[in-house]
Amino acid sequence: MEHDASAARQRLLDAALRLFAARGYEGATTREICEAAGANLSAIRYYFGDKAGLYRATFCEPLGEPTDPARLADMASLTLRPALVAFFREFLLPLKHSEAVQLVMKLHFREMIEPTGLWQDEIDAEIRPQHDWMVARLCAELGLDAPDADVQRLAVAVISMAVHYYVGRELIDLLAPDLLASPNAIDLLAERLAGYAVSMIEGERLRRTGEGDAH
Amino acid sequence: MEHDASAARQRLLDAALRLFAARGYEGATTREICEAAGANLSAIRYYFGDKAGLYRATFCEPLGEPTDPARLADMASLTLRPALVAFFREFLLPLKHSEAVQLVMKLHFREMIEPTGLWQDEIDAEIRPQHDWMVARLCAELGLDAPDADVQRLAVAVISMAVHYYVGRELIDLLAPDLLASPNAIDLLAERLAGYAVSMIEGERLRRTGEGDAH
DNA sequence: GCAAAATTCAAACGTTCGTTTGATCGTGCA
DNA sequence: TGCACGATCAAACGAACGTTTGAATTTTGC
Repeated sequence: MEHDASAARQRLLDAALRLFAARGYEGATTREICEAAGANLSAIRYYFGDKAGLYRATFCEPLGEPTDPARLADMASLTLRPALVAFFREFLLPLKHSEAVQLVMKLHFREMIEPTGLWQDEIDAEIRPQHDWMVARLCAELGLDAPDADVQRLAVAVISMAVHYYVGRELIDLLAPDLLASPNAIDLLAERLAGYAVSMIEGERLRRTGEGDAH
Repeated sequence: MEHDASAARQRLLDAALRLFAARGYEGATTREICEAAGANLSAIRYYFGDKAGLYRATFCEPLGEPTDPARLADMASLTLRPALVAFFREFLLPLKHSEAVQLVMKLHFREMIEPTGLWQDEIDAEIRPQHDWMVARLCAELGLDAPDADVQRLAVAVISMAVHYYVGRELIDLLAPDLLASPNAIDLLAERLAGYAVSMIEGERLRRTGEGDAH
């Protein structure tokens, strides 16, 4: 039966995403998921083999593209501020999307604290390229041939400002609920983060030249 | 029997801290904890009532002082950069301490993603005071009577740089292992983060005056 | 040295979990 | 109509979990 693409399968994926994100892999029970999906217990075995298969599908399926590497390449041709605005827009984009994508992101950050094995793939496919891009860009901006510890610190600091809006989303909604209230607010946030990054980079450039003089 | 303060109780706390941090509250089993502690299953009931009681003790006990509020008050008398250096030093201090404190911090950040109820207390006792202090300091620095969204964004950005070294510690050890390698490295990190923050604040001041001119 | 309390122990209890089973229903095709 | 297959269903299985029990063992106070 493929004419309907099996509605139950999709309902299972939706319910599983919601519950895995809310309670974690261990915390979400198969009975709970099936009940939320209006499906029978055996449906998990039928469509996904077992709970782990359902989790894997939930984790991987809703993600269309793994942060198109071309996007990062495109940013290379921009000057610093527009490149950073584009970077942060790209990074924060899922926050504007449907609830489902936010839940997938939450699943991904869950992997940071409780790795199920998919975390390593995530690092290789998404995080390291982004980090490397940022490091390379900072080296170019600061006129360095190779990254040193200060560049690494700066890269981590710049990216961490954006990461925080995923990891600490609930906290931010509590402390400053306006910051992610609308797509416009998220665009503005990307602009501000880019501004912060520009300031940090400029400050680092000054620190380096000043230090060069001092020594 | 209080002369020994019961070695088994302490061994349980140590093992529980390690396992709760590694596998989460649900993931760590009482049998596993007792085996690691060299204690009998019933020891949990005997000393802590049940698993939740053990978790609560593990969560709260190793923390001596809840970020002494006096420390925050002290920073008020400092100029911007020294105040920020002091803030980040205070914030990153646990990273220099023993492994146990790091594990407690990991437990605390676990609460962010998987709240067990202690998370709300954590917000009230630790996080909100720090956030409010930072917002107030930024308002003073920017000459504002009341915080607006831009100040909130800036405060979140400044604090997030430091938070990231807890939440994403494993990732940082992978991408840039030097940054947390020694107590000296952590002191240097606090200085650099303070420098970043100063740059961001200065940039924000310029943006605000420029924006005021433009309108 | 002895009774009482503190602590430890092996064994089992009841529950919940993920999984499996075998039957049943509905639809498409000969 | 009858068969085959996709899909669903109620019911149960075995394992692992947190918890409880009641007795054994060790330590304390006198």
